[in-house]
Amino acid sequence: MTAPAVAVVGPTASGKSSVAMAIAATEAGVELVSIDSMQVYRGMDIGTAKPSADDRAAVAHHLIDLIDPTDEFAVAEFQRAYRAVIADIGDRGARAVLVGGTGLYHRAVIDDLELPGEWPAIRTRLMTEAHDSGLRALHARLTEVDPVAAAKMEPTNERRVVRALEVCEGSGRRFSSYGPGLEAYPPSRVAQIGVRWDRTVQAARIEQRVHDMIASGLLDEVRRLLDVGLSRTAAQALGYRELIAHLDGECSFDEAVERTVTRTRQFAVRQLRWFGRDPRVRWVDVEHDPVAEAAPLVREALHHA
RNA sequence: GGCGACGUGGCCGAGUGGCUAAGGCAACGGCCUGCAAAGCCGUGAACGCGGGUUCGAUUCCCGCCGUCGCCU
Repeated sequence: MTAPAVAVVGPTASGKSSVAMAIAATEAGVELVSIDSMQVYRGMDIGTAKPSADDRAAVAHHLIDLIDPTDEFAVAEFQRAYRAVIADIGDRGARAVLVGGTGLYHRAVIDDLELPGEWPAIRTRLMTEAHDSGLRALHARLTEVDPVAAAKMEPTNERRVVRALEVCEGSGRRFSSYGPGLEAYPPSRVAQIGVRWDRTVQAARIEQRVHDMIASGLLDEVRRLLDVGLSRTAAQALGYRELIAHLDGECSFDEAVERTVTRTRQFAVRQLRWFGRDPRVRWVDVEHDPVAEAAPLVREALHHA
C-alpha cells in the first residue's frame, strides 16, 4: 500500500534536508526518501552531501546507496525502486517525506510518469546517423513520424531527438503518446513545499558548501572512486567531474574547485527554474532559518496527506 | 630614468583603413518523459584618454595614462 507522502523540493544547499530531518524528529512514523540522481551511488558521499551516519541512524533514509559507482542508472530504475520503497513504507503504516533535488526523477515518481522503454541498438544506430547525415535530417524524420513530439523539441537537441525516434521505432508507438510530457501538472497526491533563498545568498551558500566538502576530504574520496572506476553518469557529478579533471592533470586544484562552485551555482538555477515552473509547489522564501520557516508548512501538508 | 610590448563587452581572446567588430567563459532568460548534478536554445554588453593624418579610424602617427618585460 502506497504511503502518504509530502515532498520538500528546492535547489542544492537550500537546506531542504535539514527541514526533512526536523520533521522526522518531531513527527512519529516518518521516513525520508531521497529523490537524488547521485546519492544513489555508494561511496559518493561527501560530494553528494549524503545525510550523515548519525542522521541515517536516527531516521530511516531511502533510495540512497542503491548501486555501485561503476553502474549505469537512469530514471526508470529509480522509478522502480521508488515504487517498492513507497509501498514498504505504506505497509509499515508510516509516512514519507520526499527530499527532492533531481527534477526529472521527482516528476517521474510524484506524477507516476509512463516511461517508454529502451532500445539501445536503435539508439546507437540513430546516433551514428545523426553524426553522418546530420541531426537536421533526424528531426525531419521525427516530424513525419511524430509531429507533436518534433514540435516540442529543439531540432538541435540530439539527445531528445534521438530518444524520441528511438521510442517511436522501438515501441511502434508515437513518443508523444506516452503522455502530455512534463508541461502538464495534473493534481498530485504528493504535496510539494519548495525551499529557496535569494539568488545572491544562495550563491554564497553554495560556495561555502563546496569549500566545506573539500575540507571534508572530497579529493580523497574521488581518488578512491577512481581506483574502482566510475560509470558515465557517476563521473559527471558536480565536484567529481572537476576533481577527476584535475587528477588527470587537465587543470589546477584551485581551478577545479572554482569550476565546481560555478557549475553548482548554475545547477541550482536550473533546479529553481524546473521546480519554479510547477504551479503545485508552495514556496517558502527563506530569510534566515529553513527549518523554522519551512517546517511548519511541511508538517501541515503531512497532516493532510 | 632608458628601451620594448601591450591596453577590445564582467573575464579571456581574435580581427580589419570603410558591410550590422569573431569566438569562448561568466551573467541573464527559457526548455526538458531512460546520461538529468547531464543536455539543449535564446539575450544583452567592448575597441584606455586627448590630438593628428585621411573622404573615413578600433586599425596609421604623436602625446598622456596604465600594465608587463628588459636594461642602467
